[in-house]
Amino acid sequence: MSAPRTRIQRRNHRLIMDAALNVFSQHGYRGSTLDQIAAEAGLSKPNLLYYFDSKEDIHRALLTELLDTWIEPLRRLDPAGEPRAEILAYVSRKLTMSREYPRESRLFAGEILQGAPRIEAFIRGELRTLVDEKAALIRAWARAGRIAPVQPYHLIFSIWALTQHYADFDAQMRMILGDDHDPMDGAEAHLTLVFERLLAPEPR
Amino acid sequence: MSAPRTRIQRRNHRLIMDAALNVFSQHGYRGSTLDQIAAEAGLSKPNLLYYFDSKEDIHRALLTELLDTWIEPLRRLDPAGEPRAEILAYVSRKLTMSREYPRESRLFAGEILQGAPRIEAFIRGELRTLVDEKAALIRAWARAGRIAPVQPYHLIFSIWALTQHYADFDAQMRMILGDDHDPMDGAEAHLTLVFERLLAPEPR
DNA sequence: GTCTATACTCTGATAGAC
DNA sequence: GTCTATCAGAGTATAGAC
Repeated sequence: MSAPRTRIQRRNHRLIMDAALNVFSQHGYRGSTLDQIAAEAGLSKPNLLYYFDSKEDIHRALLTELLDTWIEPLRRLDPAGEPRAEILAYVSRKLTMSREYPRESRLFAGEILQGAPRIEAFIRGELRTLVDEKAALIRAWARAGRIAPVQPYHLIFSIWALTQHYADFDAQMRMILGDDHDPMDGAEAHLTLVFERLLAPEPR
Repeated sequence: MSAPRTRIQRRNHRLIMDAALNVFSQHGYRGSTLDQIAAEAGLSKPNLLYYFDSKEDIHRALLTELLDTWIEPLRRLDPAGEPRAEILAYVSRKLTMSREYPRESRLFAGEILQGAPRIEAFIRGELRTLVDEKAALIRAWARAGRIAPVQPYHLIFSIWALTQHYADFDAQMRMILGDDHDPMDGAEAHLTLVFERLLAPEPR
């Protein structure tokens, strides 16, 4: 389906995308059903298929929208900035994404868990190119002594792991911390400490 | 089904569990089919259901086996040991689990992504009790000045995030690093650095 | 644009022969 | 213990009325 025109079409298109994000992010592609999505969207199943050609079409639309924004935080890592502040700002942006787009994070995580069959081209292409570029930048910063010597790829993976964990494993953290604690409380302070200490250039 | 007796029964039981681990860890509970598991095990679908009562029964057996061993590394964190060495050894054990049991890690991750409906009792019970106990230990170590002041729960979550990432996001890391690099190379050195610097008690 | 009805396929599970 | 055959229900998708 091409871009929706009328107000109703735009509204229903959004309703479906939002419902599909809820369902797909929780149950994965194969574990999700059109019935669930239709119920969640408050539409009939055939009506879903009026707006999208197929179940796969909905999923593809969701992923496409997601990937566009997913790598933006890393893209903004600025070679001209102060190294430690730049990396800490990147950590902060990623953590914000986990806080504001947890469903998207889980959708992405689910895809990777399955071996990333539907986003392999994106990862091997756009994402890999960007990571290579930023890893080189981090390596240059380390060589110049502006941050502590660190393995650039592992540093980037660590930032992903630590920030996305707050979205992807939210359920576990809530069950452990109890209902009156939000896992996000103190997360930024903690991660800032981790990376400040890791990257401080002077030897201890 | 109770414990298998004959050699063939034990062998087939194992074949099914192993095949089911492959399939469930990749596609989640609802996304997996008995046909896939049967094909993977080299058995017929009815034969699967001779050994297990149902699809859910297979999945439950898998999870039960998994959870027993999943928290063992944390359990071994020793109050009598040297704090930093103890925590680094825990990180190392968790990383070893990611290396040797990546499918189990992904099965667990998938369950949490789905909101942990089938392991909620385990998390709220056994796991939470253990984490509370070890968090108190870490807090005591920090208060005594034997490690740097750190938020105990966030520290534990960070260890989980960083180590499990090497199993759960393996597909992504491989695609980024290319076929001739193993994501695990340098992982232990990197994580050791991260936590040594984080926990070193003297101020920088 | 949206609905009801329905076609057709897949999936979990059972029956019964061997 | 293992197989073939098969059932009942769920799932994706389409046809066609309104």
